[in-house]
Amino acid sequence: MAERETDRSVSQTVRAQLALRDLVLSGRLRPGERISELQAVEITGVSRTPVRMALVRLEEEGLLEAIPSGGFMVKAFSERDILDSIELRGTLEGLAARFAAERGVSSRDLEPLKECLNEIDGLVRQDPISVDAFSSYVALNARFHALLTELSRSAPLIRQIDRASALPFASPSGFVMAQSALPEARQILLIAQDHHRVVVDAIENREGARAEAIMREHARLAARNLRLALRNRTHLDLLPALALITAG
Amino acid sequence: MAERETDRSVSQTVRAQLALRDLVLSGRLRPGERISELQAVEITGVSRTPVRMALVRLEEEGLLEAIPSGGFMVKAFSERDILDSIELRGTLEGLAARFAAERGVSSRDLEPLKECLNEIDGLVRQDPISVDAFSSYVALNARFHALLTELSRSAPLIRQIDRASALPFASPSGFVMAQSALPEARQILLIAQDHHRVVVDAIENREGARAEAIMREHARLAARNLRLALRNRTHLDLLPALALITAG
DNA sequence: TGAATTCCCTCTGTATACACTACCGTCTCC
DNA sequence: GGAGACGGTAGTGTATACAGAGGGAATTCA
Repeated sequence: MAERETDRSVSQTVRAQLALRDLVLSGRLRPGERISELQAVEITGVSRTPVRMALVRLEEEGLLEAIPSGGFMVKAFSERDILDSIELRGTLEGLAARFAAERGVSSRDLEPLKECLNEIDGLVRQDPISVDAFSSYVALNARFHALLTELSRSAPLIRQIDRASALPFASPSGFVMAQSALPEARQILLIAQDHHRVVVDAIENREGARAEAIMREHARLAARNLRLALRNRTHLDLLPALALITAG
Repeated sequence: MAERETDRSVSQTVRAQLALRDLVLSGRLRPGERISELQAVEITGVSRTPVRMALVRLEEEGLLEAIPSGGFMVKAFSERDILDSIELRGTLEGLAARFAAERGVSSRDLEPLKECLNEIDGLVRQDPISVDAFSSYVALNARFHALLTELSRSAPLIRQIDRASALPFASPSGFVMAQSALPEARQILLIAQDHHRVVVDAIENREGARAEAIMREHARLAARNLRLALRNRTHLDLLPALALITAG
């Protein structure tokens, strides 16, 4: 906790939310463990009111679970839950791609996507991909997915995708860093990038079904990464959120 | 407001949430209109703390929108938003049906669904369907959809479907009552019920793609109802939530 | 010795007071 | 007459006090 005097422009509620989210994702709190308001007050340094606010938001975000008798506990996820969350995200992104394809997208709107693609191409060109390049990829990948989602021009859908991606292990970039430790790393990235190209092509040609299908399959790469990472049992420290996984 | 002394077993927060939700859905507040905390305090009779809590929850629910400078306003929806929300719900229910089909469901789990189907059959048998029968249908239909969703046995998916159905016009029963005023009423109900039968059949035979497709199409009946109701411009009072629609 | 009951303590739910910010209206000056 | 600045007024963000409920531990009785 280096920043004691954290920027006053951000509300106490947001500060508490960030601090508590980190706390949960870092795994310092066990799944199922109650997170009391007073405890949270001590940790965050803000008073109970914004802490309560933050807890409610984290519950909606899916990281916490309400205890029937009151208060909140850290939510536990099974491996199945995570795989389902990925499939869910893929389904929603597939819908977004289909909307974009069916409704038509101007070439002006497609430009930023294509720029994104080119930048990613530059990254995956190196053969052993550096860790830095992986970090850049994560950012660019997140950007690509955000842009694609917006192409649907559907506020309700964008909202739902954002919520589905809020869980770190369900987000499009959730398991990319885990790949960096895998021998198959580059291969997977190349496939992912091909998916990106295909979906843009499909949208351009107004092939809704194709755009939808490819985005669904694209999400399944994340599931594949997760399974590989879990099997190899290596570099799991790159995936702090996995502390939330329980047997199941 | 007949119930001044509303049941003490329910928290003030929930009471405020219900009261404010009613207020918004009734259309007494215009879309875009700010809903101040003090105003909400007067209306609900509880203090600011639970009111704030309720406002946050209603925002997550999708009925309110945060104002950047603070506070909340009533959210506005375009007709397109509503149609998209319906398609979205259908997509998610389709995924649930596919999960159920692919993963297999015991005949014991299917039984309550089939009971539901039989009860609905009893209702749609009458030729001019009474308004009471429509009400019963709404309840049974909601039950069927809830049971079907649970067949997916996927907590993340169930959660997401619940959220997607929270918007009244996106819920499976959102536009059923609107039908009751339409001449095509019975026909539409018969088709809907056929969808119900088909999806159960598909799940039983583990036909994932078929189960998914039929649920998507099933949701589109709601879109059709909406369009019919809007075109006929009749009995819109059966759809109070439409007060939230703005031109668009 | 085991089970049940009671008491206490901790925690949440709620109310309210205080401070600060943003917005709106008015007044003044150019 | 218009534009900018100043002041007032809501209205939210935050802190904190109080009350009530739930859970756990210890004690007592069978």
